[in-house]
Amino acid sequence: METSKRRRSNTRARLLEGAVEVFAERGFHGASVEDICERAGFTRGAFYSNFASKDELVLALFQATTDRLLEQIEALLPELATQPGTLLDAVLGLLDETAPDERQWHLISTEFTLHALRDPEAARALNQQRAMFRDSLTKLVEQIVETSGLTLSVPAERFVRLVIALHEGARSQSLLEPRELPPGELERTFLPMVLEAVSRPSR
Amino acid sequence: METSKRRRSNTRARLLEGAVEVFAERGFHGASVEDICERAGFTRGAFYSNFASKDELVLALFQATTDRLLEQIEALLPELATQPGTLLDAVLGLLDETAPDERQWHLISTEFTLHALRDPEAARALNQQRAMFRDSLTKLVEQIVETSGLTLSVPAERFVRLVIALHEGARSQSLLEPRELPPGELERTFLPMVLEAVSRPSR
DNA sequence: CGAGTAGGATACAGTTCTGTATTGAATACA
DNA sequence: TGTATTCAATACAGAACTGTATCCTACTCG
Repeated sequence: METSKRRRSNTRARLLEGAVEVFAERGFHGASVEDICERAGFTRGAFYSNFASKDELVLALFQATTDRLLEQIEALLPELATQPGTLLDAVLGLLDETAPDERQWHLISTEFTLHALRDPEAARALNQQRAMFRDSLTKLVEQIVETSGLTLSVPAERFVRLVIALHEGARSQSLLEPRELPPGELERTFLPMVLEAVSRPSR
Repeated sequence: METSKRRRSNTRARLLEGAVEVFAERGFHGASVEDICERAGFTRGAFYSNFASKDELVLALFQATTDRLLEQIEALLPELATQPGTLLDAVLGLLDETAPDERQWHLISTEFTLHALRDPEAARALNQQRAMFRDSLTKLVEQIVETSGLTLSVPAERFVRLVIALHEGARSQSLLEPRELPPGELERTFLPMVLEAVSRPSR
């Protein structure tokens, strides 16, 4: 009875992994249930025994991703906050380390964003995740700024939104034209200027 | 014989319009040929008499959009370059005026970007379009900068890439959470700082 | 005004996908 | 050891979609 639960959750996990790959290759709509099962080494029997529909799998996948992301952040935050590096290293480090496979992550998350822009339900879920992520980053920024005896002339949250927007826009460009724009270049070129402009020594 | 050509190109146009709407609503993959025809007020007969497949329509749609974009830019550039406003007003003005329906444009162009990230052929087409757009913006920036007797400490092209990346990233956030982040706020908050940081009076 | 043609509608065949119902095999448990 | 249960495979029915072939209608042009 114990192995059976483990078995079940194992096939769920494999199906989710397979779904990530296939979604990245063909998109949510373009990926058939059969594609996903084949990739995971099962037939549709396994799928429908674990999920009611592809939509439900998408939801489960998003939830699993969110959970994993939260874990990662909680593991990373303490060391990033206390380590010697600069604020930007910490922030960009968190952004990068939570997205190990840049390309696949970008594809999946863009796909889900698009989905959310069409479906209010998905939008709520996504916005919650993004808010959580942003809050973590904001806390990190506030902490480091304070530690280094500075004050920001804009809310830390706005600064974090800027970093995220720039990071996502730049990543899109880098993935489309890796030769023209190496990953991280825009961020490393311009963010220091912004940071310089918004931070003053706190009196 | 003249009306027949006009008729043909008219139904093509209506099919393309319909496709834009349906693609925005359901995505490239999610939109069936029938959906598109229905939206345009035709049946599939009309479709296959004008396009060989949905892929070909996507291509034609992209091409038509590119052409229209080019026209718009050529119409807008002269006045933006000579008008009194600031550099940022001009740049952001061009970005906005070429995308009248923010939401629909964002959906379609994200959809096509995603498509390009998976298909090298589409990537080439998209990169050409983006390069053309970027070049126009770069020229505009260089011209205005020079007119106002300034010099940039980074290549204008890099600055334009920054603006585009930020604009796209910010738009995504604004569309997801219109209440939290009004459109244009990030750009108006941070771009002036960057511009201040990279521009010096030219000796 | 009448034959020819072009554009679009309709009918049809083939494929792919989804979801359910049934079956088979492995494990749990008495 | 035998029975029950659970999970995944297989078989099947139905829906949706695509693409082609044919038909109909409205112009065109002699």
